[in-house]
Amino acid sequence: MSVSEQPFALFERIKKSIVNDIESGKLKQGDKIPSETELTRMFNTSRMTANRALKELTEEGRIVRAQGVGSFVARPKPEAALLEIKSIAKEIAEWGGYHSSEILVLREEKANGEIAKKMGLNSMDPVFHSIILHKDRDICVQHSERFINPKVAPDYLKQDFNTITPSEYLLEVAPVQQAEHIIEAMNCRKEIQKRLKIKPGEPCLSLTRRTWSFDMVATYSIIISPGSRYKLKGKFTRG
Amino acid sequence: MSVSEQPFALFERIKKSIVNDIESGKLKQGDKIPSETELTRMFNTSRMTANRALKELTEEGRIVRAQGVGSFVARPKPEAALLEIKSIAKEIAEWGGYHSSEILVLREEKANGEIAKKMGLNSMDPVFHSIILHKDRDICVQHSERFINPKVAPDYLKQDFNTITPSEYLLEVAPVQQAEHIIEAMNCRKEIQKRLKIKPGEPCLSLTRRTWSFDMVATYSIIISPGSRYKLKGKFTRG
DNA sequence: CGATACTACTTGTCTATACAAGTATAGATG
DNA sequence: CATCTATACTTGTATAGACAAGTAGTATCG
Repeated sequence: MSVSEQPFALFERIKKSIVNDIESGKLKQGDKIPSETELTRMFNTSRMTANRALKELTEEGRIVRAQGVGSFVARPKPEAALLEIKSIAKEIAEWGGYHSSEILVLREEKANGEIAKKMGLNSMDPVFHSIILHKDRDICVQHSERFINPKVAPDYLKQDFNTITPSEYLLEVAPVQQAEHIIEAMNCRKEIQKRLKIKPGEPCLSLTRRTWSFDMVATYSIIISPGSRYKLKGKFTRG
Repeated sequence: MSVSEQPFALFERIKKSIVNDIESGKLKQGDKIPSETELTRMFNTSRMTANRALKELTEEGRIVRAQGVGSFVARPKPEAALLEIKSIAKEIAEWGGYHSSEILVLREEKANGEIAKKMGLNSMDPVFHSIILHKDRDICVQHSERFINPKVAPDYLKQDFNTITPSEYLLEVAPVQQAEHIIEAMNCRKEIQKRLKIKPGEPCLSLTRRTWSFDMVATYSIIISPGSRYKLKGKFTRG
């Protein structure tokens, strides 16, 4: 018999068999896949098991199914070429493979009309503001600045950022519902140039993250030292 | 009876009921969820249906399950704060909300020792090389440069890039298995400065994408005009 | 010829049951 | 007291059957 004796569940073996046929070229894009009842006969199993195999392949984006018609090999959509950036802040914190130490530079509650307006607040309302410098072996590599809506995290300034990072704290008190990232190349402010020891004119990478939580906005902006590339690695979901 | 008469499948109603309990605070992080057999009684259904509801909630990251123990409300992991960048090339092509026109600047087959080595080729082997300029209303906003391993796409240079974009063509002939993105702020080469009409010293954003397909490498590098921010929008998967 | 009805086939959902495998706890045993 | 054991409970997988709903093609009727 060709049915191998692998130590896998049956539905896994059915999945693997179909994926093999796709990757070896036996089944091409748009080709019809054996129906559940056919698989039932081929693998001497029940329809529910064949159904599970095909359902999971659908979730993985390898096949598409149509009630009353059949199952077909999916075309590799551009959407399938999807990169997952897991926790950008974490990736940056682990820049260079080292856990960098942090220095709290500033922690204040202050009214700032322009920022407040961007957060949907009254221009006289105070906003929490923090700046943290990230060091990697005595060299400052990042400058992260946060503007927090006090309504999102009223106790933000009271936290001890030696025991909990701002990211972790904010994630705990305010579930992020939506986010927007802006990546930008820029010549940064003199104040930051000084802190990061950047020569004037050297291009910096800026990453701004705006998050929404219950209609409230927080912004998180990182300046990364020039020369330090920001590398994102990702596997594709269709792995 | 409290069981509502929504026009949904039963397993969907079970899922919704549990999600409601989590979001209303009735069930908190770490709390135990009714077991499959309990749900069987609560919803007057079979265990397979309850199992499907819990299985899908596990896939969605709302609960965690342990054989022999039970099912529990998952803690919102930082990993859940996951941004999906769909088809970076497409996002960039739609920069500013306009579909930009493309101009083919260069298309050649040439040996380039350094590049070839990075692709795992012999330094004398030829490499395909193409440069495309992206215009948006008469202003050049992007400069994209590709180095393609001829083994990946032997007919790459023969394509008519007016009818199919390089990205689309390559996706068709070579399924991408893994990718790496490097984002960098830089002062670009004079040759590119000229094409994009950038003043010397203006910081540019460079995005390099290396993809692997069957052990073979392709690189794709974009230079984006300064001032044009590269905005990524994404919804969180747990939304 | 054109419209309709029927049939065969597909996927989607659901039931009732079964056994395997992992865990926790109470109780018996040393 | 410590340790082993039986048991009850959990999830994971699998089976055999059922009906619903959607599709495509065929046969039939006007």
